[in-house]
Amino acid sequence: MPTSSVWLRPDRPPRDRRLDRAELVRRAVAILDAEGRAGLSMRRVAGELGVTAGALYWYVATKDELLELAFDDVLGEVLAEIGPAAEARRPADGGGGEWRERVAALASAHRGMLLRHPWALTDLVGQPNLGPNAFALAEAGLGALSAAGFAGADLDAALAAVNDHVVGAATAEVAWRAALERSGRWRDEAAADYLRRATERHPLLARRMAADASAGLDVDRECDRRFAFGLGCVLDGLAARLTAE
Amino acid sequence: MPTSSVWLRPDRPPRDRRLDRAELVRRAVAILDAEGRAGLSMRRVAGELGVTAGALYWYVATKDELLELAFDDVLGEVLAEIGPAAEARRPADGGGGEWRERVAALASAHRGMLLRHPWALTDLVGQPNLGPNAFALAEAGLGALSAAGFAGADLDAALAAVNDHVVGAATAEVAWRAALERSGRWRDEAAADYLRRATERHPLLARRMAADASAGLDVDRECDRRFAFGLGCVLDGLAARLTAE
DNA sequence: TCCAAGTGTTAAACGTCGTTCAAGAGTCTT
DNA sequence: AAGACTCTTGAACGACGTTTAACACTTGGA
Repeated sequence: MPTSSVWLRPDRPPRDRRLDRAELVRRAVAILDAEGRAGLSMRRVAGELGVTAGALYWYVATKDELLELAFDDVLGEVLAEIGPAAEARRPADGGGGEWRERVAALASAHRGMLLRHPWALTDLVGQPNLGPNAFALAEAGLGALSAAGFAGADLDAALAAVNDHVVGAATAEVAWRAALERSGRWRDEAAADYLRRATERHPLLARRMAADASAGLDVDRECDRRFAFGLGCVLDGLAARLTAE
Repeated sequence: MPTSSVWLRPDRPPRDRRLDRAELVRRAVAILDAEGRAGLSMRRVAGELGVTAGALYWYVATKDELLELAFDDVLGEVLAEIGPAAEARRPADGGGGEWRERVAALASAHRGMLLRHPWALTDLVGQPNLGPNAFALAEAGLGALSAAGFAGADLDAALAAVNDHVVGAATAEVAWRAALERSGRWRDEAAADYLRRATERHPLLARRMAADASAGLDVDRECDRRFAFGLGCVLDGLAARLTAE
């Protein structure tokens, strides 16, 4: 059974239940948001649902399956944000130059979700994602980019380029925030030494860090700016490839 | 002590040791490469080193610290691959149009390392990375892009754009390979049903998947192609921003 | 109406994990 | 020779994912 998948074993109609998969997943997402991956245990989820850990295995074969369901669940948030808007916007413009905004909106919704649920980034790497929302999200991306004029293998590559930037930028942002928080806790003299030595060896890095510090860095703003900058680069590159054909 | 960091507690000169940090880290990387993050346990590492689990805590305060060291260790591979070449190339061309190749070489080395050590992607998200090799790698990236003509806040953003693409593309590649392997094990009729239903709802996705299947998809080739495509987009975008200033 | 089948849940247990700690063996300094 | 320091051991702790026998409860058919 572990070789199969959650997606092939639908939640059967209930009879005498106190739970169902959706409730399980909701609780798991809440815990993951609040305390990260390390905070999630079967016993904890079960406890919050007023049930023993063993009972969860009636609904889910494995903790990994629960994580898979949780991941697909938050992917659904992106669809919920972008789906209706995309429907509404499509008829307005028959595929002209609006594709940039459409793709940017999708990328931005995707990014927002990843920042709300940073644990999802780990899931992205860890295990394959074959849930229904993953498919739907891919379809939405393909729709936006094929309306732009991409087709064939370039369509895949164009979607990958946009998604890769979203995922990479979210990863970097989460990691950066964690690094800032940690290095903020370094009040040691050893820490000062370590950082001084590091910046001595790396003048460019030192200059950038000094500039950030003296400008009173606003992390949120800077992350937004970098995301927009990179996305702009990708979209420019895509546009160039469109007209070159 | 857990609030401090490995980087602030250097490996002290030995006296009566059977181990040192470097050996610990080497073993950990080997296990991670062979069996992934799930295969790494303190007892396992200790066992392979002919030692009890408790002994490891003389060298390392925590399993997370060991992972941090392992991550910085593989970051070093990128430097080893790119470092000498970058030195050799820098004097040859005083900052002209060669920056694209220099940045591309760095990105490609970075990508190669992440694909050799997929567990490093999880580390990237999980915990802050403040090791010496991370600093050195950032410096190398800043060097390549400041030679290209970027400065100030745009320098940060340009480096982020390139790195984000590398990390995002590697994440997608690892996830895609895992998904292919898993769905390849689906030989069920339920699985066929699930996939049929999914593709019925998503015509664009279905078309792409059919095209891949009929063309006898070469995954390695396709991943390389997508990476180059996306990197080309990013570099084009960067070039456009350079001349626009 | 009662019974068998099937559906949820519990409580206890298994093995593994990260981590701690008293105890000890070995080495260095004085 | 003695005391201090450096490592390693072995046992233990609590938490974890997962399994299993037992037990209630609901259901559908006889």
